[in-house]
Amino acid sequence: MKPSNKEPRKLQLSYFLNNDVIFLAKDLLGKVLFTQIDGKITAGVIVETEAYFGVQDKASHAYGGRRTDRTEILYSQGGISYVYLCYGIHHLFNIVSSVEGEPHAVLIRAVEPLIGKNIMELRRNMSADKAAISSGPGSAAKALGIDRSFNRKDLNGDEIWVEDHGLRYADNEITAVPRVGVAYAQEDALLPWRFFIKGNKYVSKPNKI
DNA sequence: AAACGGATTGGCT
DNA sequence: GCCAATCCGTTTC
Repeated sequence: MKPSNKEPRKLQLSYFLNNDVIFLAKDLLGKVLFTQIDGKITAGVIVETEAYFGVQDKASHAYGGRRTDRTEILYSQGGISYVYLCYGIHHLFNIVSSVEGEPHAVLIRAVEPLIGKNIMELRRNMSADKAAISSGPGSAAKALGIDRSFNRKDLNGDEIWVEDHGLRYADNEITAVPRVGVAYAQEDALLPWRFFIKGNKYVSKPNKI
């Protein structure tokens, strides 16, 4: 990753309205995800994502136009969060994208600790130098203090938001591979919609090339 | 009303 | 490498 002298810029609503969730999943690599909880700010560079392509994606919770109390939020206008509990233990954080009625989302699978590392270390009870602190969707969310109370949050508020710090990656610095844990999605399980930054130690283990 | 199972993790063998 | 942990939305009886 290359440093940049650009001023950090909070991503605005228009960014999240993009209807190309594959592009967004890739473009979010290098963006910085912030949370503020009781005045404590933590942030991490997004280094791994997965795209979930709405009604036509068998791996998506909204596949086939499925609407339940849980998935309803996916149909909202982009720019809000979708957090759900997985395996009864882990909170998985997604960025809802596209326009109202199109249930696209990007799962944040790993971040590299950037700000408030000491707070993340307390939340995870391990050193920020250990990759496991924020590697994998459940760990990344926990390091940032994201739980179910973060569901349906506006991503342009003061509790959770995303900034562009000018980090840019060339195509050859990004790997695209099939998504993790979606074998049930049949042919859609093979789509290369998981993106990560090559060589970054905070990228989660499964399928690492 | 009851049973099922998951976009995972970490501890133990 | 294997497998238990642990909740609740969703499906099924």
